[in-house]
Amino acid sequence: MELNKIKQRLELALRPVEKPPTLEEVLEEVSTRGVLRGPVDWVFPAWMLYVDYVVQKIAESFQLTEEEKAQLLQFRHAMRRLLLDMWKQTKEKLTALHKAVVEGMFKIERGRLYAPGAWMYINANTPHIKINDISTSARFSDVLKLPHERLELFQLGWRASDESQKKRWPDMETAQPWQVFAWVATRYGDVYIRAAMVNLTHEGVSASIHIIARSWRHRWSKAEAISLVVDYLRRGEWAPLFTAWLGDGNARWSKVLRGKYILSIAAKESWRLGLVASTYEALVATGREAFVKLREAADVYGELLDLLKAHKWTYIKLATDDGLRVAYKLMKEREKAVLRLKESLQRIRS
DNA sequence: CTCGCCAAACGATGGCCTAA
DNA sequence: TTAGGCCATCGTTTGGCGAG
Repeated sequence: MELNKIKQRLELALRPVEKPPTLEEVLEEVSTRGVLRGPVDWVFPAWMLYVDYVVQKIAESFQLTEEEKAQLLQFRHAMRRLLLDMWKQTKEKLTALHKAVVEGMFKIERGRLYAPGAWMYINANTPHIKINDISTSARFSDVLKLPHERLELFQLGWRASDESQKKRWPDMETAQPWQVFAWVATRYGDVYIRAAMVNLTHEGVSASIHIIARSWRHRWSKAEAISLVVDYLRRGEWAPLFTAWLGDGNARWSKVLRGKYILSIAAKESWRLGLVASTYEALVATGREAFVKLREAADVYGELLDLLKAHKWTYIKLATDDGLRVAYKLMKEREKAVLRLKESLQRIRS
């Protein structure tokens, strides 16, 4: 990436925030994009706000013992600590990088920009920095309390999609806060959490964290998991597909809003799933009925996803609920109108 | 306005390294 | 041997655009 653009992104990342994030804004982002993006001083408070909100909601909505509630609060504390440290390190590194770029005190070598005190990747599509030495251990309670055979179906779906096969334990890295909770709810127990990296996207930074579930062992390889998901689906069991879709599913808002029902998941292994929709998508099913099946398969998991405001879950609900779809359309139109208003105001001012 | 395509943008995958 | 950290690449997603 050219230097000017890198400078621009650093400025975007470091720009001052007029007002701290509100819960409404944060939930809006999570339920439409899934990822939190913006200036450094917005993104990290936003993450923390989200974590606080979710932990409180879980404590209210699920039947938990006092011990489990205490455990949740400890989890929140650990996440908060991690995010604070990550915030600090990100700010320091990006500030050092920006200063160096402005003053011309840097060198570019092997796709990296080196500054006194920090360096960043600039060769990759998205420039990013690595976060070092920030990790924590915690416990996450079994909030879903599903019978083991049901839980395992959900685990299988995650394994077939986003869950990595890198270690002996199940793990995942994500920049989407809702995924942290959605995944860890199926891999409860001891978790090791690590601050991974910060991307400089064109809309500000996004922060990803890495979680390892230490109370579980891998049971399936990627390929096994995928073919098992398909086997279950053929036998009419949609639960594994549900979490597989949460991981790799394609959320195409515009299509659902127009009344098109296409259930597709990422195509890395599309041939395993039979029908191929395009180079990148495997068509799993079409029609409103398929989304209804997914929604039903969610069961108590759906309650968690509701409070997480997971964007992919919103998508499933949109697809199955005509009233909701109409409301969503109206909301989007209102947003556009507000946006237009803001733009013209800005024109008048300048 | 709708559809389908395309490429930039994004971020996940997974190998390698090292210290304990 | 394994837990944790570092690194680079490449597959997927999304928004934008042109055609119908």
